[in-house]
Amino acid sequence: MPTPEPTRILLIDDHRLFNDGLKSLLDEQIDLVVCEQVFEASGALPAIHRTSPHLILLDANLQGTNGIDLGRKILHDFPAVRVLMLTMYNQPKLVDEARRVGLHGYMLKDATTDELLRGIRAVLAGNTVFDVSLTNHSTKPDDPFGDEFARRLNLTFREVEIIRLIREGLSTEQIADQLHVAHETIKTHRKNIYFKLGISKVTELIQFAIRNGL
Amino acid sequence: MPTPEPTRILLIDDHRLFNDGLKSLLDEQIDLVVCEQVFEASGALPAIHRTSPHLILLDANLQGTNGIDLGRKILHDFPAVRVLMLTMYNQPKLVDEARRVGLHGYMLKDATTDELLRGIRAVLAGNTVFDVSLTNHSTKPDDPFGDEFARRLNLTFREVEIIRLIREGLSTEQIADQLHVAHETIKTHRKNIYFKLGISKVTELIQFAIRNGL
DNA sequence: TTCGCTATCCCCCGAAAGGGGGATTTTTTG
DNA sequence: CAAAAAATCCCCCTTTCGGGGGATAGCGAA
Repeated sequence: MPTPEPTRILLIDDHRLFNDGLKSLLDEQIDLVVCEQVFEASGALPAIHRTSPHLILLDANLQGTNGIDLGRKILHDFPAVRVLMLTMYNQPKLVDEARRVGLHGYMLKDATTDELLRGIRAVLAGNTVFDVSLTNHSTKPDDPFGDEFARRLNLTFREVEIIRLIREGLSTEQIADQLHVAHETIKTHRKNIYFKLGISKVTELIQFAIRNGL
Repeated sequence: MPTPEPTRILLIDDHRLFNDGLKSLLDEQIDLVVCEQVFEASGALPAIHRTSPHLILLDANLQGTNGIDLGRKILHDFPAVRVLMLTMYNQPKLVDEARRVGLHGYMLKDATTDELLRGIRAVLAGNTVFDVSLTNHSTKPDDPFGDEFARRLNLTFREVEIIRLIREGLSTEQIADQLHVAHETIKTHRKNIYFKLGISKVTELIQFAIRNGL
């Protein structure tokens, strides 16, 4: 009886600690696995050539480039490899893009280890894993504040609502228009939001909102 | 000669993978360390009672509660323990809160392992570590713009440079200052950038920059 | 019922952004 | 070399931000 071939997995993530943690998890939890690691985007393609992995776990936020572009390149050059994208942030836009370029899955890094293992096994088995809980994660009506950070930073519902609109690129005037209130009201909300977040510019607000998946 | 006492460190983080990765790092890199882990906020205080750690590495985003509140409680109950807060997010507000409740440090999780180790050693040595680099985080001039979108959109090197600075939250004036040119020059660049990207507001620029990993 | 929080609205002011014209000087490149 | 591209600078103007004062009504908890 021939020795069964080990499953080869390549981790691409410049967050070294996460990368290491993930490797130990896979080494422990998956039978017959060979786990390679790459800590910068530039090393990805050479590493794939060298190890010809079955599965690639790809971080979405890489320095110098981003997971989507790299993922597309990988799939173009190595159509047989399966690619599961991992990220800290819950961004519907990113999920869509990942789907669009043909990646095989998208999971949040703060999923439980069980969820991660299930997802990894599923993608290895040929399925795609786009966790549905991603989209209705922060838009479900039973959780009006979306996420904990809202409560932690004492943001009110109205304020979160306005943060979302500012993030969409709307001006104070446009927001006032859309919510049918005076623009002075929105100005007040803005001031309060900035105070609570400890910021002073739209640019900072956008960054905050995007990083928190708003 | 008596056996020297090992350094006891407690990790509190419900992001299991990060927690594990951090543990392996510490086990490898710090001499005579005993590393305990807790994966949920509720287990924190019992674990401290049990292990009486010298240092606690505390995640800022815990389910059910948050790092600030838990940190305050820990310091109240165990005044001798040192607490270093770790988080994914660079939020001035959080840093201030951490300082205010008396935590001994605040670092970003995506710091390099070296930075983390330095910070951990410093806090163990009795210093406080509130990384000043938090603000000027990604202002390194060394990485060239090897990005496709730049070429795709016919962005010049200077323009990409300025996009990065705008994304960092700098104003036209500040950018002009930093690059040693007139602010009118930066205004012109802004106009050209907006034209090339087909946008008309900073908010859109930030979104573009973040999505493209700038 | 009083206190605190939320949401609403108002005024003033200076600074910055956005948009429209220009122009000149380097640098690159065919 | 000559043309094209990139980078620099200047004037005009209106709108929007950001920050500083306020105020009022509603509502729920202490």
